[in-house]
Amino acid sequence: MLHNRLWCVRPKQSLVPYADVMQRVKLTDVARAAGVHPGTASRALNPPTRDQVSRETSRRVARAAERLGYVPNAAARGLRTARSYIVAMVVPDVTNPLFPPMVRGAEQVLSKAGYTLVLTDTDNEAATERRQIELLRARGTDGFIVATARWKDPLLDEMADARIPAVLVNRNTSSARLPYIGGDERTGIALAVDHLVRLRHRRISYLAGPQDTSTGRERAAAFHQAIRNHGLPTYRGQVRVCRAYTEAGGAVAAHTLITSGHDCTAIIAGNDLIAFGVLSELAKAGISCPGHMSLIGFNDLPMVDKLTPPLTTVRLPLPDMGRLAAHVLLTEIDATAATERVAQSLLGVELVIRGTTGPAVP
Amino acid sequence: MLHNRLWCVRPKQSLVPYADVMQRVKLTDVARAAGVHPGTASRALNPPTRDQVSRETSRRVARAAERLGYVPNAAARGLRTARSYIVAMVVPDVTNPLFPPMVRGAEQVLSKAGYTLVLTDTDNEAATERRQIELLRARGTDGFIVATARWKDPLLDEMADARIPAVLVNRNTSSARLPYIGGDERTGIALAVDHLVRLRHRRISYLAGPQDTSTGRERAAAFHQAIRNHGLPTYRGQVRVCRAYTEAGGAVAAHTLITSGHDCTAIIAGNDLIAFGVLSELAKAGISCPGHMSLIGFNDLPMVDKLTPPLTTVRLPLPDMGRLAAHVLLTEIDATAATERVAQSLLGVELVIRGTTGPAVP
DNA sequence: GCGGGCCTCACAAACGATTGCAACCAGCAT
DNA sequence: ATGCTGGTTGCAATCGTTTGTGAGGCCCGC
Repeated sequence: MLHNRLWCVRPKQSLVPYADVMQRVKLTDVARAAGVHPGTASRALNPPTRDQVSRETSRRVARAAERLGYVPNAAARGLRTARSYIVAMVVPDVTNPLFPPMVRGAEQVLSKAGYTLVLTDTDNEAATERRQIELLRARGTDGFIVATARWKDPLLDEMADARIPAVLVNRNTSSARLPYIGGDERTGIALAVDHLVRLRHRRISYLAGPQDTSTGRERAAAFHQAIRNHGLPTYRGQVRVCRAYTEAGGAVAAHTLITSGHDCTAIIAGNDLIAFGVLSELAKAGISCPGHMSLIGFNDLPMVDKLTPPLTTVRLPLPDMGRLAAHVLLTEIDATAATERVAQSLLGVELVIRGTTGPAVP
Repeated sequence: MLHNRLWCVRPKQSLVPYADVMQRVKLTDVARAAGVHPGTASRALNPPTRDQVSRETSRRVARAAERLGYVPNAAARGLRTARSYIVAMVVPDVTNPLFPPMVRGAEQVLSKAGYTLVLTDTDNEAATERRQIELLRARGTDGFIVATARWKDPLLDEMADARIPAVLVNRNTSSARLPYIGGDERTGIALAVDHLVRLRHRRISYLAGPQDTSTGRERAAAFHQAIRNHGLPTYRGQVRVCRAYTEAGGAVAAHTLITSGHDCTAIIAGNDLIAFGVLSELAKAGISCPGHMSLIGFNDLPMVDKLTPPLTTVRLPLPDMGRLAAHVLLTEIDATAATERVAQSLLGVELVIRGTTGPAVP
């Protein structure tokens, strides 16, 4: 690690000794201040048991707690209740701008519910993912929001077997044994195709994401269906699968598409990163966009509106997805065996029409 | 550093069924299986106390623990030791692409050390920040990595007073009572000015970030110094302070700069978002970039290389900053009163020359 | 042969909250 | 007046781990 230490200074001495600060006010202190027994104070402070104490006592305890700045000790409570009030969110890569909005949404509702969100980055590796989840499980994590699902994912099946509270977000698995929150991808693709058809495009190609993710499969299937619905022509090489959801992956697929005597007038990309690859290859090949080729992405990453031309793309309600995933997880955590469960929720998407789509050239 | 195995998992099954988890094997079980007292088992399992028991016993206990799939209860341990092995990272907005790389870097070293990282988003509000930190502190969080520091920040002073382990990253405070990890911003600005000078620019304006952050102040000061060092002209309105580190903030500052009879040939922006605002205002005013105006940003956000023209900007070593912050925090957590401390570490930056800078027009 | 000093290990007291149980009190019906 | 009921509150056990203290065995030197 390169770092030039320009100057080193000792921090100033602080006056308050560590021990004094460490000594936090505990339930006993509150109880003493309110003139009641700790047990009573506990009941007064916890909503579910609050009605077991008189309104008067409850108010007195609450006031004492407030005045003393009482904060319950999470470890002690967790020890007694076997609950950690921690949930973990598992993402393949925090650096991918797709995930932060979901994280943010989830964190909002979780922290409001008294839970703490821990974030783990699996670096896109199944092994890391397994290790992290086992670690967090050992820590007593109450539940998981998983954004790393693969289409065939043994780890998630194990979690379902083990009855570990978990919800999937953005990516689903084939087994569908865990609740799933996602965008309505079929509609998203349909909107994209509709828009192109309205612009008089008829030969439309699709650059799919990897087929080991639900998004890759679902969007590709939706594309096929939309093409059929519109009675558009199908042709050899119309759909190509990219190696990864990356610019590079999109670039090689776009390259083969362009060089293989294509005669399509529009391309839909499996996501925005793939679309970036397409744009660079189009530029290399001297094909103007949207003049000679229209392009639609998926996800509406931040800043794709700042490209020239700005990217037309499908927007997912990412914060809502995160929020809903958190809600579902919370009900999952509190679930009794009798609880009815929602298996899947698809949230509405939106086509953001910008500069990469234009009328088909005849 | 974590000495215990928090993460022992059953050898055969990868994930323990929920029912089994509920009645998890505890230290008592291990002790009974090994024919020793729980206290002894505890000592045998924890490296720091391992040498208080005979090698033979230690081996027997370890084997029993392995066989039974013993996983220590984090809550119980935390209750007794007042350590949670959790550290929190506080960011103003996860959605801002500046932070995820730091988070990622920090998480790498923390998880390697047996710590769990929890992320909190303060939504850029001081009140939220305080609430979150107090909450997490109550949870027993061992330390904080704070990326939300303001130039005057009473909360951070209180934390320093309270001797709560914490390190600042990216933004510093005036009091400098906590260790700080950042980029070498002065050099960054100097590199930017050098580059413009080499392109024969002499009248260079600076659009500063808000002066209630260290980055806003530091970069502005560095700009003044660089201008002086090169003997460049100073003039009225050369430096303008933006309302916020946002595109909108940059736009209004750029607008007043442009309309106020400027005659500079280059602009340095306090960060990339401000630079975006400048670009849009330049376009509006019909001033070509880099033809008639050169522009340099700061931070090298992802995708600024995809703009047309791609943005010349200063790159901070964000993952390294996160990693180093985590390291420093860990030593801070384990610090005894006698430990010598590094107060500040500035990491090397880099000027990424792209398309928004060109030779000055005479 | 005995006392003193290891090396091991067992015992039990914490840590701070929750919760089943029992006691208490007031009010009311008998 | 007595007994019962229902609403409040106190008591004490409990969660699973760590750790200070002391007991017992062993070896060694005198």
